[in-house]
Amino acid sequence: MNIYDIAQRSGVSIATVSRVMNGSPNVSAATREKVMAVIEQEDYIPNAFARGLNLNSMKIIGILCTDIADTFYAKAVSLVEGLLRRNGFDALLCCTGNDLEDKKKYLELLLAKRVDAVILIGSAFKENVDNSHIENAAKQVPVIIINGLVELPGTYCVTCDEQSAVAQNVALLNRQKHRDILYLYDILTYSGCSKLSGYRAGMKQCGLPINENLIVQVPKSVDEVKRRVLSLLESGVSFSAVMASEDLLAIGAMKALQEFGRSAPVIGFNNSILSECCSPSLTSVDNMLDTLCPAAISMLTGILEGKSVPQKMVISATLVQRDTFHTDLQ
Amino acid sequence: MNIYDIAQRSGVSIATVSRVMNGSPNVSAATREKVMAVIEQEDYIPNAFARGLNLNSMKIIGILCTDIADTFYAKAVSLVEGLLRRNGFDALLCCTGNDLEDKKKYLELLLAKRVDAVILIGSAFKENVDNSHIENAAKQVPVIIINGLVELPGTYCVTCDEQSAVAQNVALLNRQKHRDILYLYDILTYSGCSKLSGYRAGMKQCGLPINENLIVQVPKSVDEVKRRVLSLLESGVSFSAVMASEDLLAIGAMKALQEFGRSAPVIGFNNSILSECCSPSLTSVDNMLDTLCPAAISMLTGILEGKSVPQKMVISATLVQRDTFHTDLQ
DNA sequence: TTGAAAGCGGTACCAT
DNA sequence: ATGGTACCGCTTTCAA
Repeated sequence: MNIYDIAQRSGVSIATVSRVMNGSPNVSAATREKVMAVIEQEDYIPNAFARGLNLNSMKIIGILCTDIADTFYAKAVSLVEGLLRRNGFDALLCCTGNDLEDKKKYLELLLAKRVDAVILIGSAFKENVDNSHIENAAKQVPVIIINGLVELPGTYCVTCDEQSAVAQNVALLNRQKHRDILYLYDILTYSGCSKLSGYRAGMKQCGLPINENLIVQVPKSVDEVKRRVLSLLESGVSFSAVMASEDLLAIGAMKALQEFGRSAPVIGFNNSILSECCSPSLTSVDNMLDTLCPAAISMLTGILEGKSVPQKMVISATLVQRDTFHTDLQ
Repeated sequence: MNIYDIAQRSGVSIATVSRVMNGSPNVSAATREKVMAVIEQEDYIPNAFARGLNLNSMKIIGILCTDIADTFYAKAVSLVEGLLRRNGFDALLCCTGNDLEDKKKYLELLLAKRVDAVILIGSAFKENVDNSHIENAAKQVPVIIINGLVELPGTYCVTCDEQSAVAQNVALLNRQKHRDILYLYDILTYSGCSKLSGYRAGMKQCGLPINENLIVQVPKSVDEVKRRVLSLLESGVSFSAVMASEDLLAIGAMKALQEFGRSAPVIGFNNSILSECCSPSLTSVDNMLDTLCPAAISMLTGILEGKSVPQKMVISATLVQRDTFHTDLQ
C-alpha cells in the first residue's frame, strides 16, 4: 500500500495525498475528508525510507554510550530516550565500550545511518586526547555531550560541576576533623578527571597534605575493590574517611571496612540505586541527570530548529545524605 | 557527494560504482581499484535512506522494553544491542513503561520506521490479555520475545523456566525445615506470573499449606518494601524465609529483617549487581540472560536468513549462592 | 485547490 | 565486464 494506491482509491493525485498526510492547509475540507477515509480504511502508513530520502532525515538521534548495563548510563539513556520520543524522535542506541577505536568506528556507523544528531553520554574523552572523530562528526550533525567536555564547532556540552562537588565534600569531611581521606576511582574519563582534580583542589584548599598512597585506582568490581581496600587496611595505611568516583567503588570500600571492623564515613558518586541497596545506605553525590538530560534535549531541539543555543552548560551537583555520612552541609 | 559524483570522477557508470560498493564479483580489478580510489579520496558514504528505499531495509531492529533504567532490562538491552551490532544491525530503542496503550502506540511507531524485526524484552503480557498489537506486528516483521510468551504466527519466544526455579527454591528451603515462606512480588508480567505460580506449585509439591498472607505485592522501592515487611514483622505474621521476584524487593526485606533484629534466609531474583552490593550479599536466581539473549539473536538472524527456527525455547535457571542462603543444592 | 512531473540516491535488470 | 534505465515511494515546485 503506497501513496499511489491511496491517490487512486480516493480519486486524487499523489500530491494531494501527500498534502493531506502532512497537514497542509492547501486542501479543501471535502478532499481532506475523502482522502483521510481511504487512509484510515487501508491503514496506510507512509514509507519512512522514501520520506527520509526526500527530507534527508528520519528523525532519529544516535545515542553513543560506553555501557548501558552500568546503572548511571542506563539512567541517562532512559531519560534521554523518553525526552527524545516526546519530541518526535527515535533513539538509535550504540554502546561502544571503552576502546577509542571502537568509539570511532561506531560513531561512523551512526553517521552512515544519517542520524539527525548524536548524543554522547559519558564518553572517555578529556583534553589532549584524540577527538578527531568527534570533530568530524560535528561537521555533519550537531553533537550533544552529556557529562563530557569537547569545545569544537558543532559540539554542545551539558555537564555537572563534579570537581566542585568533590572539593566541597573534602571540605565537609575536613570540618569533621578528617585529614586522611582515601580516594578511589576507576577510569579517567572527563568526569573521572574532574572528580580527581576536585579531590586535589579540595585537599589543597583545606591546607591538607596530599598523600598519593591514598589516591587509588581500582577496577569496577565490588569484590575487587573490597580486596584492595582490605589490603590497604591490613598494610596499615592510615585514613579516616573514604570518597569514591562511583557508588560501586564506595560500596566495595564499605564492605572492606565492615569486614575489618572499622567504621568511617564513606561518600559515593552518582546517587544510583546501589546507594539505597547497601547497608548502611550510602551517602552519594547526585550529578543531576534529571536536570542535565532535559537541558541537553532542549539544546538539541533548539539547534535543530535553527535557534541559537549556548555551547556549554554547567550545573552544580548536590549531596544526598544517607547513613554513611552526615553533616549540616553549610 | 553521491553515486553520480563518484561515477563521474572515476569515469564509469553509477551501476559500476554500485557494484564496487556492494562487492560484486562482476567488476574488473582495474576498474574496482580506480573506483575505490575515488571513493576513499572523497570519503564517500552511500545514502542509507536511498538504499533502504530500494532494499526495503535499513538493517535496524526495534527493541521494545518497559524500562531501561531497571538493571535487569538494562543488562538485557546491553547484551542484545551488542549482539545485533556484531550481526550488522543497529538497535532502535523504545522504552514503553507499563501502560498497555503506550506499548501499542510505541510498537506502531517502531513499525512505521520499517524496522527489520522487533525484540520485546520483559513486556507485561500474559495469557488472556490483549495481544492484538503483537499479533498485528508479527504479521509485518518477526517478533522476538525475550522472557515472555505469546504463541502466534510470526512470534518467537526465548524464556527462562522461572517457574521451576522458584519451585526448586521452595523445596530447598523446605529441606532446611522452612515451612512459612514469605513471597514478595511487584508486577504480574508473564515472568511475574510464572514465578508466583512456581511458588504455589513448590509449596504444594512439598505438602506445605499456602498462607495467602505470605504472598505480598509490593511497589518496586527498597524503602517501601522495607516498610511493608517491617509492618508484617511487627504485626506478628510468622515466616522464617523470604523469596522475592526481584533482587530489589529481596533487599528491602533484608533491611527490614536487619532492623527488626531477625535473621532469615532471603533469595532474590535476577542475579543483578544489586545482589553483590547489599550486605550480606544476596543469594539470587540467575535467569540466564547471558544465554537467552544470544539464543534470541541467533533465532532472529536465522529467521531473517529464511531458515526455519523453533518458535519457542526454554532454558533452565540457576541459583547463585551468596551470604543470605546456603544449601548443597542437590 | 489541485495535478503533473522533477527530483532524492541508490539497486538491479537487461542489453551490449 | 560495463552501461542504460526503470524503478523504490515520497516531497515539492510550478502551472493551471
